[in-house]
Amino acid sequence: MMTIVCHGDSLTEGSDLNKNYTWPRLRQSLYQDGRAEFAEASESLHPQAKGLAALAYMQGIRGQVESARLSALMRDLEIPLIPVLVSMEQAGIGVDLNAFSAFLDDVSAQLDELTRSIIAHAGEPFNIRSSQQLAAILFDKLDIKEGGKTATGQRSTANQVLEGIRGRHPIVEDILEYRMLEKLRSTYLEPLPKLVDEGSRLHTHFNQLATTTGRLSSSRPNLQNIPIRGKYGPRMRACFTAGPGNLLAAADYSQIELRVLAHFSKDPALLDAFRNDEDIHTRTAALLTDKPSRDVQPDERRNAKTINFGLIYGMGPQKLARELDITVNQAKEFTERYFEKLTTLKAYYDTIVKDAESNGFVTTLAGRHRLLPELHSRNNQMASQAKRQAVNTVIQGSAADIIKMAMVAAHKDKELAALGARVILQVHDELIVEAPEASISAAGERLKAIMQTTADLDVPLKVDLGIGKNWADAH
DNA sequence: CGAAGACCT
DNA sequence: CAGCCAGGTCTTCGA
Repeated sequence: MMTIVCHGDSLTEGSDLNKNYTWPRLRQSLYQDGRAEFAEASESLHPQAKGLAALAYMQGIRGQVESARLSALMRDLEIPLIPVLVSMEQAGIGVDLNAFSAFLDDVSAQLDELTRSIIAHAGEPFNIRSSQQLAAILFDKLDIKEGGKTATGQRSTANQVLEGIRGRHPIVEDILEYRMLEKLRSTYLEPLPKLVDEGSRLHTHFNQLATTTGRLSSSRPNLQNIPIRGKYGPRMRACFTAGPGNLLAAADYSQIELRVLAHFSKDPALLDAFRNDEDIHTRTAALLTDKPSRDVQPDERRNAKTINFGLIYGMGPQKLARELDITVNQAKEFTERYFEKLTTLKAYYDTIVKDAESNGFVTTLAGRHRLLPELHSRNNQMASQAKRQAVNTVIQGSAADIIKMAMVAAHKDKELAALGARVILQVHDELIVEAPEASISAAGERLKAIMQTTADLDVPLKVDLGIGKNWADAH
């Protein structure tokens, strides 16, 4: 079920470790992320055996693990997580095939109509899915002024560009609509129903070794990128259901990354906001504008949200300027003002980078490491990117640690088991649990309690809970 | 197989 | 003067 890929190198069944993956490279990988040792173990075995096999495999390389000081992370988090993932993969999530089918019919009909309309506007048939052909139609034939270039210098036809030239020609609107519907058809509506089992359930593969930060990834099919926004997001999510007699509960960590940031940085403003359960974006806006929270305007809150979100990624003034539609200089002032108000936060950022530079790696809450050799690059752009990665990895990776701890705790929880509940999906800051109708409420509340108490931070962890027959209703 | 694009947190 | 924020998966095109 689970193909393990380690930093791009596939470990195939029966492969000789020394042949396909040299020891220095493995040690490096272990040291970096502490998750490589069950790669070999998981691969060739039935999923049920994955956990045990990983442990057995562990024995052979314990020395390496301990020398990397990663045994606790492995022993207490990653290895216990394996049977949890196996259970989630085997459980799968219910799919409403009739809803899928009706949805596909609607989308196909609209795509046919849009294709006719677009070809008519263009005056000649062409492949709408080809960005090259589309650019030729838009920018040469129809003489619309181009809106931007791709990384390789081509004239971009990306959504963001098309949004900007929306009013100039009716074809643009049709193409945006076409793109959205074509994505739904080709990625979700057509492939997914082919993958369901006899019980109409869909089983993903949770990959424990795919990311550099410690997050999981999901593939074949990816159930971590099911549409939720846009005109058809809710309808898409409503196609994912609980089994007969069951309901779903969705438990979302609220602002977990900013809470992690508050915990590590000890910034008084952030700590205070979360301890008083205030709206963090409104609070930031109030700080920036020197107003009481109740006087913050919607656009001021939106700007604060962008900056709060952006600082998890180490957003620069250019990007901020574009996001907020202000000049770069204004953005610089905005950022400066932000860090003047949150001086402890600024100091913490500097500390992460300084420690990373001297250690060569950053460390997350659970003791996961990420090596960042590019921090010492003479290339400024590379070094800057590594700095952003350092900050982001500590935050994103620690949030990943926390939800993994919650998953392990939930899996062994007697109360959830007694309620007939099982966790079936994880989407980075969200867990989906399925249980019989009569016990779903208790199961949701129990899961919520586990998620809120599994890690002890300097700020409370907040979890939003929703219950419903399908994934849309559970939000 | 890389580029472009679109979906997610 | 340009510089465009972190982590993923999947589909399609075109060489």
